[in-house]
Amino acid sequence: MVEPAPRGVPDATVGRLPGYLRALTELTEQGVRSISSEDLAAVVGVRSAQLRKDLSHLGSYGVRGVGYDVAMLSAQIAGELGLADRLSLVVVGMGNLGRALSSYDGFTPRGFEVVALVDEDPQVIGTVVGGRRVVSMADLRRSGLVPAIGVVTTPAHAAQHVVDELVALGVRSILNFAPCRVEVPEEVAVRTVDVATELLILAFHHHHRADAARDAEVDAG
Amino acid sequence: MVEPAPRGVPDATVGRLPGYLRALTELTEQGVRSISSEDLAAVVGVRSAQLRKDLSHLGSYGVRGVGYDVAMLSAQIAGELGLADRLSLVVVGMGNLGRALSSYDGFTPRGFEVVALVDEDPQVIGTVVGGRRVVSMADLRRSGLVPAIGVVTTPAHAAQHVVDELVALGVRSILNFAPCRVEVPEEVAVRTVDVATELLILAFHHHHRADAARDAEVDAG
DNA sequence: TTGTGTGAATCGATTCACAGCC
DNA sequence: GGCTGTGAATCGATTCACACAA
Repeated sequence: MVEPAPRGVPDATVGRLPGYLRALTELTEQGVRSISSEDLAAVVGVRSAQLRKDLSHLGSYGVRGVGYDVAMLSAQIAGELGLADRLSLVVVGMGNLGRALSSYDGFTPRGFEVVALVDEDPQVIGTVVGGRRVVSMADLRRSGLVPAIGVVTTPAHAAQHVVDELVALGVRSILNFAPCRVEVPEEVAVRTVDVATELLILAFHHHHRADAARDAEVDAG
Repeated sequence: MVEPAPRGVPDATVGRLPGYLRALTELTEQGVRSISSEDLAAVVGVRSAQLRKDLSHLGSYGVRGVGYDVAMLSAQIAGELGLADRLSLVVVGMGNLGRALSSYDGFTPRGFEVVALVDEDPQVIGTVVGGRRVVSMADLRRSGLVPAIGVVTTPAHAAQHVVDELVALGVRSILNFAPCRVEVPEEVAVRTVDVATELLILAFHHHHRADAARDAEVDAG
């Protein structure tokens, strides 16, 4: 019996695995068969020591003096991310963002599949978005379908309620686009993507560039 | 002369400031005038020691034995983020996501303003999205307008080129939604928001929940 | 000789715990 | 008495640097 990944891959490493996998996929398409940590790190934009340390957490095997086999490493990382089986998504909230995501055709080739669209507005339920009919949360519950991942694109005030309903349904992973924190039981994973937060962080840098420039002048004499 | 924020707020702290500001805004609306670090931390979902340490980097003043004045603290954080002046945005790429963002009406109340929409497709240029006419990058250049922040919602293969054009225009902050890394000069800030990456991180947790459950059983005897 | 895998060292961020102030 | 602000301790993540395998 093999011992693929010993235990406990650090969160920081997990956060970089998708980037590694994307780079490896591109390299495969370019016909690259083998690559060194130095070169792969350059493609991804990290340091080679970090890449090697990250891969060591997967118990991954490169070949000393040679590098990594691209196909082998891709398979290792894909396996670690659990991409053997396709993951089903439900998108809740058919506003601008929800409709945009529901119409996005990049999920299927990456191993994800939108299996349900939900909204609470009777005017919206029954309409078709991206070739799929929008249903109510009650309809979803009755269908018995339990998507792997719930994508929440409702306004902030509705997000917690929707998340509670998804968790009650059995959904254990949530991607939250609402600009608010949501509470979930310990066994549920949530990631929040908030455009407003990102813009405010950029605003900070914008605001402090002036300071940096002033410091640079002082440093220069 | 006052010494507001000494120098160098840690990145991790900057990343949490938007959350603090959002919580404080809600508290203001609820009529809360003053709050302790313990209570505010509970609202935001961090530890109180972390909140106090974060605020100490801003040179912020609470009152010992009392807590923080909500209005005062809001102003401090807003000032640190540079929200005194409104920040202008250009959205490049009028696909599903670009149109959704361009139609989003949540920017204005938060201090951001979409001032230009750009696409390269002649079929799209001249059309109206969210009440604003789409122009070409050349049109934007000729207008002399230099938005504070460039929001890139193009396909991955076009993102680097668009970013280069924005940087050449004088844009110094980029919010990149394309699923790829973009190279920029040192003085330009980039934040990448990638839905595919977020989904893969959730896939990891989904895949490893089984392991965790098995471990829990073992622990239980 | 080359480049991985990894202990050791470093760096940064979080948490603790309490002195100091209201 | 209660809560902030902050040094000290801890924890985790990054980087260094080199032994070792091919």
